[in-house]
Amino acid sequence: MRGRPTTHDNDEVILKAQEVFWEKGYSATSLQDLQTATQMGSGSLYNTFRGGKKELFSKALQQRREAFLAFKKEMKKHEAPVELIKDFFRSLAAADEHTHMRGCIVANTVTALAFVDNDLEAEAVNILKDVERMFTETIREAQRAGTIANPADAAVLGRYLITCWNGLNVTRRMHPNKEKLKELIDIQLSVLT
Amino acid sequence: MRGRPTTHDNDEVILKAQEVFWEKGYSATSLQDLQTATQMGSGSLYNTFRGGKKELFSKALQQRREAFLAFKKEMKKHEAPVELIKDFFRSLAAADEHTHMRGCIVANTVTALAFVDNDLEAEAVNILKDVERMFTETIREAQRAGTIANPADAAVLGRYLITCWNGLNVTRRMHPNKEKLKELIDIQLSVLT
DNA sequence: ATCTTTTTGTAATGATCATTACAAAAATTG
DNA sequence: CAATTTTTGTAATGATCATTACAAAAAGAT
Repeated sequence: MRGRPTTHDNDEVILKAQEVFWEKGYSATSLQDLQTATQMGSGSLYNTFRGGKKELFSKALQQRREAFLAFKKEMKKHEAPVELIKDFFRSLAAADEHTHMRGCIVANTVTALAFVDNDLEAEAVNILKDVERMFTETIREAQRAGTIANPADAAVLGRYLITCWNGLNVTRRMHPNKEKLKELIDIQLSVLT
Repeated sequence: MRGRPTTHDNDEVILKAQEVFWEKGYSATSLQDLQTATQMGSGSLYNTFRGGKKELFSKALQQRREAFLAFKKEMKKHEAPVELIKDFFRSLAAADEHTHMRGCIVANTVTALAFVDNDLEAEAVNILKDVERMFTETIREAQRAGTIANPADAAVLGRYLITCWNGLNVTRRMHPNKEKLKELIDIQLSVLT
């Protein structure tokens, strides 16, 4: 290796930064917050992430994108992917309060940055569109297989599902309550039957 | 009247501030932004709103609450309130791009301020709960009248509707497109039939 | 006409903002 | 071991942040 060895793992730093961004959002997170969370001084921070705060946020967002890609890959192995999606929604109800309150960092970003930072907002929109596409394709396949009775256009049902997700991420903050969320999700998923 | 006359109308100032807050959110909006939007100097601004930025934001939020109360009052006169609610959702699809992109200032606030300002987040949650309550009561009445076939608990269907609203306010930013949104909303409303 | 009251405009306030400068530290290479 | 390279820690940087201080302005009240 060449030069002084690094004391921080890049991915861990991104995850620590992601935590703060997830809770406080891009605008309300200061570089001080990030230094505290990552235990990194501004010297290292800017040496590692030349783009500063914005690059770090982008990396935190892309980390979520990769987490989603991993989930998608895992799903493709499964024989009944629609069931995995339904389980994903249903398991959301069981999350703890803090998880409910922070919602989805991608949806948070779409909501907060449209008139603040176009690039980051567009990145977030693209991730949600990826998820929507996965919903759509999975539904289309399930319709062929007869697992889903609803004959509506798969693209519309996919859009419906991503909208369920987006809605849940607000409503779960109004009602961080397992029973209420369970009933709600069951009604949402009843559209697919 | 006593003292120097005021040159700014309070409600107009709140509406101007609301515009900025709606687009940029609480954290990303500076007092400079507010002064520019309201054409008010910091002297007047702090003389009128002792609580500063936070009080102004709260007033902007409460303005939306009053707009909702006015809608609710108007709705009670109507003979088929459920149809008004459905029309409200359907008409959302026809909005212009800017309206889509800014979403709902109340939902925006719930999303952005949970870990930044508890008071303001709680205010926003209360407004959304008011709307949910109106949905629930209207549905309960429609179920009695037989206008709504779905026999599910009205409280769950009301929660479902506010979640549709919350979801639409993210999805409309992904797809600010009349046709796509129309199809989506029709699917969402199909649950009520 | 003077006094009182309130609003307004401007200029400061100190804090915090994101970012940069730079030298010391710590490793590899020659 | 000296030279090179990269990371780190600290101290600045200048900008912008929300808020306050205060005097001039503009009205009614006495």
